[in-house]
Amino acid sequence: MDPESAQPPEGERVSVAGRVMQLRLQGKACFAHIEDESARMQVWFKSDRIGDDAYEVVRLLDLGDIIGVDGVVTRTRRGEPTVLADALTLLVKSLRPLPEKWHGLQDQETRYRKRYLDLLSSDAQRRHFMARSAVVRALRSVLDSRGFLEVETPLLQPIAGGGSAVPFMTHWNSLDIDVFLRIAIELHLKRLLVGGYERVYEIGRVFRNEGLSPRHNPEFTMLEAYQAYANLDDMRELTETLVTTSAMALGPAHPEDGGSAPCDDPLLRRVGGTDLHLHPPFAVRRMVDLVRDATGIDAVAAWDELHDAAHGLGVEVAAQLSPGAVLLEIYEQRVEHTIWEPTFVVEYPADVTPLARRTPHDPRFVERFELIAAGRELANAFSELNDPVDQRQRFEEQARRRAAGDAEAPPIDEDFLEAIEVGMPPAGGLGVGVDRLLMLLTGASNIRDVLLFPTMRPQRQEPMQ
RNA sequence: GCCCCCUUAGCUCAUCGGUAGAGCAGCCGGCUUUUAACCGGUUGAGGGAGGUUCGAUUCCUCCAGGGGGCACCA
Repeated sequence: MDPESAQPPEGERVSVAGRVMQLRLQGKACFAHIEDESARMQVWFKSDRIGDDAYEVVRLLDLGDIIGVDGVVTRTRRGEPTVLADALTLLVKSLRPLPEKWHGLQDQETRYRKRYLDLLSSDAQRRHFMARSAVVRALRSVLDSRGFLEVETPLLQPIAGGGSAVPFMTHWNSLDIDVFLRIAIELHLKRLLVGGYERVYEIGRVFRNEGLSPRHNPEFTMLEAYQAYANLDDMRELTETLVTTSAMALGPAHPEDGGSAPCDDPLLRRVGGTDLHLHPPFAVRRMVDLVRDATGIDAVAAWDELHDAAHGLGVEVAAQLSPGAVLLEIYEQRVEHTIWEPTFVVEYPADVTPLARRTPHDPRFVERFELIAAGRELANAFSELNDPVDQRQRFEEQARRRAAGDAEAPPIDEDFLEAIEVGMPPAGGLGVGVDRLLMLLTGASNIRDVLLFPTMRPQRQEPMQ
């Protein structure tokens, strides 16, 4: 049923198909509402019109059956456009009952595990996931229009690098070796920069062997984009455009999401009932300034006393942490969650960012920003490190942490080092957690509400009744 | 991994230390303009395993799944 043809003029012969959502059998006549992706339509079976044999089939219809109906458009006494049936085709029989027709499917677990039931019983849910698709399309359109090349790179990798996380491991039987599911896209996209592509991106799944939480799914969708010769200002502008274009693609927030007032501005989102303004330009703040404002600690001056400073704030940090890691810890515990309106936090400690260029004025910091909004990280970007000597040293530092028992520290990726030894142009790189972006834009508090099929613990297999 | 909460029929909800109740769906019957159609009848249940008790769905313990929070991250 096409929306335009959903209400054709009376008397017209039509052929419609859809799932039976309501049945009102009343002796020798029967009304039903059938539904497809676009619309709901009433059909009307009369035994004297359709014939006794066909009407016997009507009697046997169940909610959930998918039927085709040939008939003429008419209007009922109440004026509802209705297809008065001349013929019925049972396209498929539903063997299982539909969720309760009035309340719909309420049980959250069933909604996650059996999304098809959630979707078929809820118009709103179908629209919700179409919105996700629209946002991903918007991200692609921004990048495509700027000449970025969309590429696909390996998910199965001998070394899972490009981030700090425990990878999923699997086994390649014919070679009898263990391989890992990627935890980031980064290192392959940079190899493509070496290869001469100047703007590349990938939107794809990455996998991290971590626990489940309302904000974590073991597999999630990451956007990574790399632009040769771009600096951090370029990446900030790109990030802003990606976020605002996504919001526009989504359309205005719904009034029932809370907030100050109903509003048709798609850049005004609502998160947990509070307004969030996504109007560019977003604020830019240095991490050390944010930490100084919040705690009085001047991290640059007190670099070697940061452990004591953290202790004085009641921020617990492991004794072996580097000063930069302590600064990051203070920032994350005291500042990050307090940032509501979108803010680019710039200049991260070098020792927690092994793949970024150091700032020219202070080698303890790197050219990196994270976009924070509603207290959460939305995007992460840096000027990519293209000095192979520095890169090797940083990998070696990671490897030492790994040897010391840090399962999230990646091993040295010699193949990647060899690539950038050929020469990688200076470049800006950006990563966006697409599911998190969706959560922010739609106000979802659980990541499972933006994933069609969220990862669930397996249930014991129950026999079919 | 830790803490708190939840789990009653296919679905949506009640009740309760003493034979577990309803609506929808299902089944049987009636009804040729219904709209959560209606009317009559009817099938079906307390996540699993232990314990306390004369008696447990209810109280306790453990297990499983889910929700929320913490931790980690995106």
